Amino acid sequence: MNPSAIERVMQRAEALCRERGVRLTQQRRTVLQLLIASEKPMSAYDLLDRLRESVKNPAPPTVYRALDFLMQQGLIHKLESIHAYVGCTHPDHPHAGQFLICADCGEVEEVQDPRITESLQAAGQAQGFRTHRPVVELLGVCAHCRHTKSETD
Amino acid sequence: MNPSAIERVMQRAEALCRERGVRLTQQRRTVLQLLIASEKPMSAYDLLDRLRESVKNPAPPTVYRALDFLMQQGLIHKLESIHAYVGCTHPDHPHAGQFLICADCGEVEEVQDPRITESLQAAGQAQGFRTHRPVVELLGVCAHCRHTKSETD
DNA sequence: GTCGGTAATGTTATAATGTTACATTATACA
DNA sequence: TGTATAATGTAACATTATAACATTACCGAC
Repeated sequence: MNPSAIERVMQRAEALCRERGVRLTQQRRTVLQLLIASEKPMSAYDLLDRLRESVKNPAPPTVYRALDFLMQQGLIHKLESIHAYVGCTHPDHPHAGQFLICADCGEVEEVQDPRITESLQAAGQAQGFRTHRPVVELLGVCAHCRHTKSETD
Repeated sequence: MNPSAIERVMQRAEALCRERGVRLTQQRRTVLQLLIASEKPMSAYDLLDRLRESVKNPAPPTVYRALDFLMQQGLIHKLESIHAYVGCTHPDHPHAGQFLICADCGEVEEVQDPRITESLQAAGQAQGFRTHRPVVELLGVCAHCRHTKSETD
């Protein structure tokens, strides 16, 4: 993501936290910015390494606490299947993302397909199940990688 | 699952492996049976503990190898969001399950909703994405737990 | 402004999950 | 029986995540 786009997302996050009366502290801001700026998802320990640049001696709880906060605020998402985190680019309304995760290049596309959302909801309701958090992650190969490596279909 | 149902699933697994020319060895069988018999998903280390009953000194690779094999054969599924595994009760045709995971009682319901499958497929295709493994896990509260604890809606 | 409560962070240790690498044993089958 | 391959044994280690408790920062009441 280009610098101005990063800046825009960060300012949106600032505004959202202000509205909600929660504190986007320096550490939380740093973690968020690292995730927003990253082309690819980052693991907690990737983030921990990068935090060393700005924090004196960060320990795992530091980053996990920031991640928990950011997830609660809907500013990032966790990718369960690869133990990594991505920034959310449209955090205005709370939502559970649906993710296309490329095993080849590692990039992740977040989509929000109403048909998926509705079918999940219907399936849960049919069982009397109350969903708190849907996890939808498609592991595969993205269009770009399929073409560059001439994978047929 | 009751003993005769377990036995039926085990025999189906035996038959499938025979047809495919792969070996359902004693360890693999034991791991599969533990998962089939369990009401709830089990972690790799849960299984490791239970393996001590029948194997002399099992180490992590023992159980992870068995799990890998069983997943390849479609006899079990991994639940990414809770780091646990469940037996598949209808392994005849290969399929990626969709799971309703109760955070309260820990039980898991596997469903196979064509609408979900189709909508995921469509979403992937729209992006030119080739899905190898869809992960669909709904974390929430099952009907039974909602009622016993009188959670409204 | 300071007191006192809550939120946030620091720090150390450890738990839980998963893998690598290489040695050994079992199985299939020519 | 000999040989190739599959499966297992074994030790060490890598990665991901949490617990527990001490300390510091913030914020509103007074």
